[in-house]
Amino acid sequence: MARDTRERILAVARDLVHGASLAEVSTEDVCRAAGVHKGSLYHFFPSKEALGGAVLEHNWDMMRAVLEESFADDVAPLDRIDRFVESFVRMLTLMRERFGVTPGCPLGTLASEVAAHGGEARAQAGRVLSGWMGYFSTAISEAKGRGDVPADVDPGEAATRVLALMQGLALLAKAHDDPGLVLLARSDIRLLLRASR
Amino acid sequence: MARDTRERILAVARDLVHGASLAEVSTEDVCRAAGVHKGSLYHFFPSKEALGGAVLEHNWDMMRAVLEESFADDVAPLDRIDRFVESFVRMLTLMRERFGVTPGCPLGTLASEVAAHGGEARAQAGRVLSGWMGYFSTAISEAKGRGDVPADVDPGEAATRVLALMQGLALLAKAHDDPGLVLLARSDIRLLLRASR
DNA sequence: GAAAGATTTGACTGATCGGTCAACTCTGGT
DNA sequence: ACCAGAGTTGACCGATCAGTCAAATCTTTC
Repeated sequence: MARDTRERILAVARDLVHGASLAEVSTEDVCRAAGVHKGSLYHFFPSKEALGGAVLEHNWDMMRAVLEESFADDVAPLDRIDRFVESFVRMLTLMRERFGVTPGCPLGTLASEVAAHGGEARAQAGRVLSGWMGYFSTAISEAKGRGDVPADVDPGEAATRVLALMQGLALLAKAHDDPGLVLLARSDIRLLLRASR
Repeated sequence: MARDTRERILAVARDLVHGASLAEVSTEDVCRAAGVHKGSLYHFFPSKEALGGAVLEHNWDMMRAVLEESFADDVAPLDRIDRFVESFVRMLTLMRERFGVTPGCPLGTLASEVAAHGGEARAQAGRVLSGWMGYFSTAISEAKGRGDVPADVDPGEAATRVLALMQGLALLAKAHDDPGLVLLARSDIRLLLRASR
């Protein structure tokens, strides 16, 4: 019960927000689950919205760790994307076991919720989604360089398509409570990129 | 101020839910905007969740009208899908003008929210999404019959992919406040189906 | 060990939440 | 003219909401 209170609040908030929206989780829920009083929460976070932003940032850190690992250049660029999809599905499956329901995409769902509030929150959501897309974009660029993807493919636009596909599959996975649906992304992405391998 | 109170409540609720989640809209918001008292709302709807369900059903009716129109068989099957995408984008654009923000997909977003509550709501969400997918599925089947789509394409699975893509693009459109993003779906769908035309 | 700051407590506020209720008005049918 | 039931009112409930605050308690530093 020492200096890690902030982290504990954050971790608990993240757990509660999955499977529900931020709006459905109250600060009191968070405090109760974290074994902490309201004052402590507001000592570390100026508002509930700020807490939501911190959760998004935290999820982004986790996702970035997965991205860094998946996009290591020991395999061909497009295989890195496959590897990421698989890690992503593993993540969703783990969450499903922990929370009993399939969550939506930990970034996309939250981002689209806070984005609706406008202002700094929208900017943050944009930053996160762009950051994510960056990984796809560079991999696609590199694949182009190797001739795995046709030269007329625009990496930025293609990355948008890939990200959209994954978001949509994650949404359907949530609605059907079946994380495995997202695995469809692997073959779809090759088709989307008109990839030769 | 006569028999149409129920419809007015429904219409107002639908307007308020766009650009926000159902959880973010209170029954009092709805009543205030509809010029109606709480008792009236609860005269027509047994609970807030039921109101959410009715909004979803209402949106599904609207979407089905668009689907029926777009999927009329006066053009080739895959062209019907294009036509639907365009109508869908027009719908999003209109909403953006009305509400000042780009809404998410009126079906997908709501469906995934109510689905998290489990029970009848989840079943309803499933019904709606399956119903939607049915239109894609039949069109793809027909395209297969004409040889526009390879024989090894499974229409049901392909419809899932197409729907996922649209949902994802709609989510990104909301985050970026740009409905036009969804138009990317037209070319993507051809690629996804390995279509010859 | 004392001063200084970071952290934690727990009671509190005013607003708002979803939902209820008994009483009232309006309406169509006979 | 009367009735029955649909629709409406507006006050109300207990719970919960996000957020506040002064006082108490730890930690750190010197």
